[in-house]
This record gives sequence, structure tokens and C-alpha cells, in this order.
Amino acid sequence: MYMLKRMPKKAGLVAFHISRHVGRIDRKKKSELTRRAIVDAAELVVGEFGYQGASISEITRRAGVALGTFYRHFESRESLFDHLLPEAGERMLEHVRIAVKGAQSALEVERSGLEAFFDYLSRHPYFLRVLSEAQSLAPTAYEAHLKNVSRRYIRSLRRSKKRGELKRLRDDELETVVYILMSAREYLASRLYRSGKKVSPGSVIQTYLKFVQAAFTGDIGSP
Amino acid sequence: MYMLKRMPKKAGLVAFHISRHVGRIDRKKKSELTRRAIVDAAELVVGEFGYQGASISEITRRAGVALGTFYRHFESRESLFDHLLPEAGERMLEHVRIAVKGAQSALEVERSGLEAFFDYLSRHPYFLRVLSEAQSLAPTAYEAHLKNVSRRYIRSLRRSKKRGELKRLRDDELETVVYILMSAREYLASRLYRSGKKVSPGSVIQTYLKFVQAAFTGDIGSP
Amino acid sequence: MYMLKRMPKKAGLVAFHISRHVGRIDRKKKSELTRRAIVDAAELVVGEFGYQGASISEITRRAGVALGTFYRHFESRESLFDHLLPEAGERMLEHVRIAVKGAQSALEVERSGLEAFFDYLSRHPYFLRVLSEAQSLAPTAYEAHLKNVSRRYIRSLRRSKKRGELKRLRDDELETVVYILMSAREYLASRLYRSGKKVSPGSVIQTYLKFVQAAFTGDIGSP
Amino acid sequence: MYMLKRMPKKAGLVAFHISRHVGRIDRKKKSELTRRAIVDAAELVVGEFGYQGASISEITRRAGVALGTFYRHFESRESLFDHLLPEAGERMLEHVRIAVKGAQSALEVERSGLEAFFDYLSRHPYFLRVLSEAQSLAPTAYEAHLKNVSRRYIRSLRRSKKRGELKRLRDDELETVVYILMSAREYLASRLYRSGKKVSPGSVIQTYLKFVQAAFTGDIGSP
DNA sequence: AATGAATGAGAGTTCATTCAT
DNA sequence: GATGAATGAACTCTCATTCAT
Repeated sequence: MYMLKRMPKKAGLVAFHISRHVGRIDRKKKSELTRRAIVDAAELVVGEFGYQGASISEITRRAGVALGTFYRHFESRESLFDHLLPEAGERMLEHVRIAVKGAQSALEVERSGLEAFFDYLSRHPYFLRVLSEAQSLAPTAYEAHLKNVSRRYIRSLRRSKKRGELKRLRDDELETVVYILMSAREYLASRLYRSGKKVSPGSVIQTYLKFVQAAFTGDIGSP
Repeated sequence: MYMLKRMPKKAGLVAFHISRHVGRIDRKKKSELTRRAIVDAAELVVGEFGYQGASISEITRRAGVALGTFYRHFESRESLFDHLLPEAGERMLEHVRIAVKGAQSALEVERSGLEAFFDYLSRHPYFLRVLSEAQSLAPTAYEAHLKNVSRRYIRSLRRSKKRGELKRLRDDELETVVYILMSAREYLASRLYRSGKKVSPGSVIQTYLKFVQAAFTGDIGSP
Repeated sequence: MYMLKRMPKKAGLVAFHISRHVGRIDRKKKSELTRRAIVDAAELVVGEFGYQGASISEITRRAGVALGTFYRHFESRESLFDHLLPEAGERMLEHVRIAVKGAQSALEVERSGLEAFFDYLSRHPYFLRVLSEAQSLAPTAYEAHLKNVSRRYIRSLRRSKKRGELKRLRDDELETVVYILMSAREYLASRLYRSGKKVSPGSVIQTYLKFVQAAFTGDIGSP
Repeated sequence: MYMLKRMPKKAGLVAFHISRHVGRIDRKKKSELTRRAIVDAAELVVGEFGYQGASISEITRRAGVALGTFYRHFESRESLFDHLLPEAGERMLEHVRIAVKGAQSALEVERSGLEAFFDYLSRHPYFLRVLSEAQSLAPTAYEAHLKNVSRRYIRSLRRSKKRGELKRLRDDELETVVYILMSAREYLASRLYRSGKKVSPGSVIQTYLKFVQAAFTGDIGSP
């Protein structure tokens, strides 16, 4: 933008147009960056103080923008919360997705998926609160996140069935099973990553898998 | 009561003490009724508006007492919320306890217990929100309730083990299993009893039991 | 009262009358004791928390009586505060009066009076706050206390004049002088007996007396 | 301001900064005015109802701003009270300072200073209550004000000593003397400017000066 | 005379949202 | 698009006082 300044007058006009064009792109980009800064700050603040304690003024302070700027990017506080978990959840899922790639069986998917989930939580400690409080405090977001997760989850189980696994589970039971598994994971996570960690992730994962294996294969092995 | 005043001194004194005593008991009882009215109103209000939307003024309005009366019975709003779920949960547990009496196996306990839980929820629609929001919004209460439930739950499973069931579950795994089951129940409940009921309780219970049976017996039957 | 119980029946009637009579005296006494307990507790509570922080419930709690009992003895909180300083002040004055007895000159009265005042304060630490806050928070009481103190003070100075001292002070100036001295004493006291004691009572007393001596005798000695 | 937008880039940027800057200064100024309006209103309200009766809602009503605006300028009610007397006191001191300029002796300073103080009080009737109640109800403010006043006062007396006056007062006595004089002034003021004015300021000033003269010069003249 | 549960007006404070700049 | 001062509804909590027992 600035180096265009020295161009000849006529070109200057072009440059003017270009610069306006470029400016628009920049603005769009900058605006996008601002929005993202707000979302990121919101995740941290919600993680630290919960949805209730996450005031717009604190969020904008951390994002490094003015309070009023918030309302250029979100209609309301509620609207921000409606976007928060879906966006943050997408990033978490990406982490898990990479981890489960190449898993050979449904159980293998469970094991590596749960490990990756726990791993993500220990790297992004704010996420668990964003997730778990959403159930009560950002139900729209929670619903969207759950839909998003369960869709893939069910699809994955269906693929396993096609490969000959999970013979005893009927297709119409998959959704309920998935919801049971998701709630179990989330709750185990909150037991592990809240103040009083008494249990090791390892043993919890073991028990969870034993449980799942039974349901999947009708068999309790010793994993 | 008043004619006792003319009785001989000693008796008079006793009467005096008795009358004071009676008065005190009456007051205590009445006070206890007021407290209970507040708790009951709070359950309804939280069930309707959530913990966040449950203002003291609305609670006392429904309880039919003055606002200030609230603070004669609870130190603060938070302190009310700390008592709410434990007290309401106790009543729910009583309902379940009666239902599972006489169950012949662990699986039988699961079936009748879950049915009783769902039955309780349909009779006390406010309870589910009091329960589920507590996890985020009244954590102390939630913890207490969970301790209360899991203690009995674990004890029940241990009894089943002693009777020869659940051979494949080690004692140290019982706690994790119980937490998985509790969270699954709670979550299934919230899927059933929230706005869009799409699934029938029956089929969910079936799937849940299939799942549990596998874990308990290492076998997937057709229940 | 209780030993009358064993008297013969006829005497019992007499006793009954006596006991009623005695009972009345006792009641009056007991009532007076209760009232005094409330006042004493109020002094302590005001001394500790100030007039603003002195709630009826805290005062009655310390007095060992029920809340409602307060209103048997005082019309209102304000009415209690109107009695507090005058009654407490009277006790303080009594202490000072004894100390200044036998003083040979006006200056001697000043010295021993101020010393006694400071001595009283160190023995009754609550009194200073009861006194100083009264100016703003119990003005009626303060006015009454000041009238009480200044009346004696002026009388004392007048006696000194009659004995040939304080020749340079006209009678109509005595009141102003007295108010100057009282405010100076009170303020010096609050400087001495508040948190940051930096100055020794001794040196403050010296300076005060030097100051007074000059005003009284037109002379500054080195005391 | 707006036409600058079309100026060459560099100038435009400057203009941009200037315009932002000007906007900020304007806002800052306006905000400062709002703050001042609140302080002024607070002085009036405290003067009329005392610190206790000065509610935020009444103060903001008089200041012509919304209740919430108060909390943009002060952390709390207490924090306002901590600023009130120091700021109001500074204005009073300015008035006195001007009046005592050119006084030829310590006594002259006393006379013109006290007159100016009384004059200020009759022009700003609210100030006396702001001052006197502060001792109990805004102790931090009172302390700050007293430090401020006594510092100058002591300095002034020290200068007088250097000019050969007040020979009989040692340097380490000045502080106590100053506190005596300040409390005397304040108390005399409150006797003059409260409901029942019985005494004329003139005669009180005379007596006060006679008193001070004695202390300063070891001599009682006939003023 | 004593009791203490109940009352309810009123306080200080918060914060999502608006809008002139 | 960005800013941040202003807004005011709504909240929790206090406590002097009443009155049935």
C-alpha cells in the first residue's frame, strides 16, 4: 500500500483503486483477525471464569480491542457464546481426527480417540469448561457441537459395522450408544481435569475401554 | 396452656417451661415449614428458569414469603443452591430405592432403577434441570449429590459381586464404571426430557441395558 | 422467692402476696439489669464497630437477650444512641472528678483532669469511639454530653477566677475557652488512641498544658 | 476535520491521528466534567444529609447522570468519600491562602485565616458537614485533609519562628499546637454554623485570638 | 416482660448494550 | 470499522421494626 505512493499520477489513480481494493481485502482480513482475537480471548476467559463470569469488557480487554468493537462482530453476548464451542470444538476434533487416523478397529479408534481427547485437554485447559458449561449456559452451541461430534462418531461406527465389527449393535441403536459414550468421556474428563485429580488417566482409560469392548464385541478382554 | 399458670408453683414452673417449650417447638416447626416452602419454590424456579434466572425475589414470591425471610433460612443465594440438589436428590433417590427393592440381579436393578428415574423425572419435570445445571452452576451441590448416589450405587454393585455377578469387573474399577453409568443416565434423561423428544424412553432403556449387560456379564443378550 | 414455697398454706397466700410484691421489685430490678446489659453491650459494640455498624441484633446477642427484648427498653435504635453517650459519659466524668479533687489551681485541675481522661480511655478503649462518632452520628447525645461537661467545666473555671486566677479571661469568654479546651482534648485523645500511636501521652500533655498555662496566666513557663 | 481526509496520505494520516486525538481529548474533557459534576453533587448531598444519608442514587440524580455512570468514575461509594474532602478541602484552602497573603505576623495569619475560613463556610454551607463527619465516616479522607492542612500550617509557623516570633514554642511542639488549633477552629465553626447560632463569629474570633496570642507571645493583650 | 420469625423498603453494585464521536 | 463513556434495569443482601406466641 505504501510503496504505491511513488507511482506516477495516472497510475496513482489505478493505484488508488488498487489500494482501495487491497484496503478492502486488508480490512476484511483485519476484521477477521479482530473477530478471531475476540473468540480466542473469549475461550480463555470462559475457561477461567466460566460463561457467567465472562464479561464482554474482560473479553475485549484481553483481545486488545475496545469494548464497542465487540458489537461490530457479534450481535450480542449470547451470539458469541453460540459460536464459541462450535469453533473451539472444531479445533479439538481436528486434533482427535489426526490421532485416530489409521486405527485398525473400532476399539482402536476408541482408545486413540480418548487419549487424543485427554491430550488436547491437557494442552488446552480452558476447553473443558467451555465444553461442559455449554450444556447449561450455551445450549444452542452445545447442541450444535454434539450434532457435529455425533455425526462423525456414528459414521465411524457404521464404517466399523460394514467392516464386520459391532455385529450385535443394530443401526438404530448407534445414536444412543454414541451419546452414552460421549457423555461418559466428557464426564470422565471432568473428573480427571478438575481440582482433585485422584485418578490416573491411564486407569480410567483402561476401564472405559473394557466397558466399551464389552459393548462392542460382547467380550471382556484384559487390555 | 394458660390455666396452668394458676397451678402450684412447681407445677407452674414446669408448666411455664412446658408452655415455653411448646411455643418454641411450634415456632421451630413453623420455621421449618417456611424453609421447606422456600426450597420447594426454589426447585420449581430453577427448573423453569435455571440457576442463573432463579432470583431470590422470584423464589420468595412463589414461596409466599417476604424477600427478607429468605435470609433467615439461608446465608446467601449460593448457600441455597448448595442445599437444593442434595435435598431434592434425596427425594428422587427414595423413589428409586423403593422401585429397585426386590430386584433379583444387577441388571434387574439397572432396569428398574432407570425406569424409576425416568418415571420420577416425568412426575417432577423441574428436577432434571436442577440436576444437570448443578454440574456447572452449583458444583458443591453436584459433588455432594454424586457422592451420595455413587456411594449407594457402588455398594449395590459390590453386593451383586458377592452374589457372584459382575465377575469380570475388579473392585477398583467399580467407581469409574459407576460414574460412566451415572453420566450416561443423566445424559440420556436430558435427551429424552428436553424440548424435542424424538426418542421413546423404552428404546433408550433397551439400548442402555444392552450396553450395561455386556459390561456386567460379558455377554450381549436380547433383552 | 423460692424458699417461700415451703411455708404453710395460709402463709402461702401471704407469701403469695409477698412474692408478688417481691416479684415486682425483682422484676423492676431485673428489668433494670436487662436495660443496663443492653446499654453496656451497646457501648462495646459501638466501640468496636461504630454507630453505623452497631446493629440491634449484635447488641442484643452480646447482652444475652432476645432481639425483641430491646424494644421493651428502648423506643428505637436512635433512642438507644441518644442515651448511650450521656450514660457512658457520666461514668467517665465520675472518674475524672475523683482525680481532680484537691487540685490547688486551675492548671493543676487541667493536668490531673487530662491525665485522668487519658487514663480512663486506656481502661475503656470503647469509650473514645462512642464519644467521637457521636458528634456526627448521635448529635443529640453529643450535645447533651457536651452541655453536661461544659457546665461543670465552666463552673470550675469560675471558681478559679473567684480565687484570683485567670484574671485576664472575662466571664463571657469562658464558654468559648471551654469549648476550645474540650475539642483540643478530644482531638488529642483521638490522635493518641487511634491505630498509629506515634506520640507519647506525656509530651502531648506537656504541650497542652503549656498552651493552657499561657492562656490562663499570660505566661509561658517550662513545665 | 472531515475534509482533511482527502489530503495527501501523510497529512491524511496525521489528520487522522489528530482527529482521533482531538476526539479523545474531547471525551476526556467531557468525562472529567462528568466526574466533577458527581463530586460537586456529592458535596451538596453530604452537606445536606450527611455521609450516611448520601446515597449514590441521590448523588447521581443531582449530578444529572445515570446511576451506573457513577461507577465509571469511582470504584465504590467509599472511594468517592475518600476523594470528597481532599478535593473540597483543597478549594477551601485556596480561599484561605489568598486571604492570609501579606499578613505581617503569625497572629495576623491566625486572624485573617480564621476569618477566611468562617467566610468560606458561610458561602459553602455544605462544607462544614463534609469536613466534620469525615472524622468518623471517611477517616482516610480526613487524615489526608489534615495532613494537607497541618503540613502548610506547621510550615507557616516555622517561618514565623525564623522571623523571630513564637520564641517560646519548641519545634517539636508545633505539630501538637497545630492540631490543637485545627480542632479548635473546626469545633468553633461547628458551634457557629449549626442550627442554633447564638454566638457572633466576631466574639468567638476575639476569644480564639486572645487564646492563641497568649500561646504565641506569652502575653494576653486586649484585642 | 420476653421471644425471635417475619417483614420489606432500600441500599450498593454490575454489566450488556447503545451511540455520538 | 473502531471507540469507550454513558446508561439503567436488575440483582443480592441488610436490618430496624413488628407482633403472635
